[in-house]
Amino acid sequence: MTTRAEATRARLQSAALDLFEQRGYRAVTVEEIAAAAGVSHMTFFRHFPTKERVLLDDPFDPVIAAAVAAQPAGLPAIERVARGLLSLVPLLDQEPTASARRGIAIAAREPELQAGMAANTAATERAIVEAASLPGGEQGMRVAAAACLAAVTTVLFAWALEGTSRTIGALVAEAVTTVVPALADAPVPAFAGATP
Amino acid sequence: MTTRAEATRARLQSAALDLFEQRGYRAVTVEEIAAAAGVSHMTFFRHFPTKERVLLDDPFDPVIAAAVAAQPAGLPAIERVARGLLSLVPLLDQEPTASARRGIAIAAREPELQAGMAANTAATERAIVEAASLPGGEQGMRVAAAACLAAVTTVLFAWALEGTSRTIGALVAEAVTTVVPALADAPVPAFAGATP
DNA sequence: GAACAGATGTTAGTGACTAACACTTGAGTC
DNA sequence: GACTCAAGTGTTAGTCACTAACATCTGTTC
Repeated sequence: MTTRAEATRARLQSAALDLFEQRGYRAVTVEEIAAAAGVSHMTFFRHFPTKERVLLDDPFDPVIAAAVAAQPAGLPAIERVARGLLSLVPLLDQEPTASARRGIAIAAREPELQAGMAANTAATERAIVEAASLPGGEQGMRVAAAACLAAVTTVLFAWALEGTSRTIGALVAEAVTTVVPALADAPVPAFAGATP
Repeated sequence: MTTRAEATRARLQSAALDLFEQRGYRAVTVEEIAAAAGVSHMTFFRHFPTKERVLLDDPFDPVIAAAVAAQPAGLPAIERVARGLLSLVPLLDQEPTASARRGIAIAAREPELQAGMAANTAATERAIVEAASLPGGEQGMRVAAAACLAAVTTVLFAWALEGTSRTIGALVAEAVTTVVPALADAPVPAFAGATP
């Protein structure tokens, strides 16, 4: 069931993506996005708290957190996070990635939006720590999550910007094994959790 | 020699820090900072491009980049960055840290400022890649730099927020060895490069 | 068709940031 | 001391992201 609000939200997102690609993020005003979607600027801000959130909408947190939590608790934090991310690789390659790539490519070109992606990362980091950390081991898990997510973000930018034909999954795997080289040889079982 | 511009800039920074601590970053306007420093808001923007940059001023990039570049080029990227950061630990504990801690503590409490710190991190990342990467190995070095810097940023936040009595250096060492556990046992020679 | 709630519009702000232009201050020159 | 020149600063008038308060519309339910 698609409610009216969901339809408006989708129109806003689509219009924003088009306009950003045509003229750049900075040059497009919220007014223009709203007008292109046939609504007022107030309606824009009821659906997205800031201009940048129309582009950086990341519903993946719970999946990632669950994948990390599913790894053996006895491992060092960094390896646990790395293996959790690796287990998501097959799932990543199934997802529709065209619009995600458009959004990330725009973000990768604008420094202020890269800061916005960092906010996403911080949220994902919190989700991982809450889902997976052992009592007393929070700091280590937080550090490990931050490190791995930063690595993944880096390759996502490269993926969106360069004309790489490789899949997201392959690049994420490369990022993770850059951080934990030992995982390059040891295959990790795919994560069987629910899709978002 | 202290020029007039430098004095104004220092007054603005000092006034901003005081006001932010008293009433929170959001609640303080640029007008108020400028007034407290005895100048107009335009003068503020001539010294700092944005409100957040008055707080997040990070001159450490070249030192970090040099420390990483000084590590053996044959190592895996992640280990090279990690060892570079570890070599800076003694230097970190020498630096005056009081005002740095004040600034980071304010940033750690405000999500929008954490995004700003991410911008700093991105700049440091570029500096590392440019100084240290081998031809063809850029992507791996970029990923490694992002991962290690994110780990360090995480402990810096913890350091500034909690009443930890431990030194910055000790916490940075802990962050790095969380990312590369193998380095916990192998001591790394101190970096002898110039201070900023 | 009346009532009600969710969705949207209008209006009037605040505050970060920019551009253009005028003014002041200080160091060196004659 | 008046003169010059540039760096530093002020004034003014904007644009745009974002907020608050209140009015209106639209679809659903009874």
